[in-house]
Amino acid sequence: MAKALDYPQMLRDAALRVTRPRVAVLGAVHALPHADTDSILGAVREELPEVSHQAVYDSLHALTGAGLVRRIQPTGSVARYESRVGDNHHHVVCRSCGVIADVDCAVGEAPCLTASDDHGFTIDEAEVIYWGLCPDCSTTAHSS
Amino acid sequence: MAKALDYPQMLRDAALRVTRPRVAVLGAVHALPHADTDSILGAVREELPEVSHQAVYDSLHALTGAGLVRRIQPTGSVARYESRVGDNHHHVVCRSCGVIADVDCAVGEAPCLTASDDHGFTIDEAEVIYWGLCPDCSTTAHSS
DNA sequence: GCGAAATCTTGACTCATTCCAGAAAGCGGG
DNA sequence: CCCGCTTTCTGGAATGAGTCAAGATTTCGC
Repeated sequence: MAKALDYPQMLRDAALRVTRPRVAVLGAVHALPHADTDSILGAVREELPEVSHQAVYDSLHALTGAGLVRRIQPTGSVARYESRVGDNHHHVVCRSCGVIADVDCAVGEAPCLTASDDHGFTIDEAEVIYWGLCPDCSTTAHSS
Repeated sequence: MAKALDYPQMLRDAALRVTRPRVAVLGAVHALPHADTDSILGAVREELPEVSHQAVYDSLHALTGAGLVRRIQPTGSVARYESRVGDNHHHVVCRSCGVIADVDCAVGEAPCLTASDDHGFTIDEAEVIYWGLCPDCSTTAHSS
């Protein structure tokens, strides 16, 4: 967290054009971990009131394709994006309120990357989602 | 596969009413592993041409709630259902064609259920999705 | 067979995401 | 610094999975 992130440079390094919307989207994803598209759109519009939702969707796709952000979408949820990429971490999702938290890989490296029987598939990534209740919801117990 | 599945009885055991649509839906999910809602709807209509999509959605929800079928939804895909439940297995999804295959849990029991740091969450299930290319797609290599 | 309660039919509706066409902006060359 | 080509953005309509609601049916216990 010590170094200030240079979003424009990150875009350049990824061979993407540096546009205002993209810089704002990249910043929003870094500022709002696990935010859904709508939240990102709102955050982006705080500095660029004129952006169209289409620009955000497009930027998100471009950034995802370039590996600058990661797209996650737990069952029953809309698409969410996060900025932690390439560090093999997973997520815990609360069944009740839907919050998402990061979890570093249980075994350290990339253990889950080894399936018992890969059926001939060429596996390049293992995605793990833990389901349960967050502290708040498990305390509140049965919220009506 | 030796024993004929008694769908009506399965419904009864789950404390669900036995209705024609539900039996058909349950049968369809067993017959078409990893099928999306639309495929299931089509399969169900082969024996019950009159069913509404609403009935299928409702049945699917009821069956999911009762634990008779499991709902899975890889990022970027529509909801899919499968009949293998309670045996802690995971999935491999082809990035190219989207096919899904079952994989038994790599470590045997429920290893992935242990996150390194659960952030206070009460975890009750770990869902693992392996991403890669299926045999066909990895052979075809770069399909335009 | 009867009646209460859950389930199904029909059809409208929401909402995330995508598609399109034209306008605007970014980038490399002069 | 300006030009032109190409990519990206704007604005708005379209798509499609999934949900909501009201009334007609069906299931199940008796």
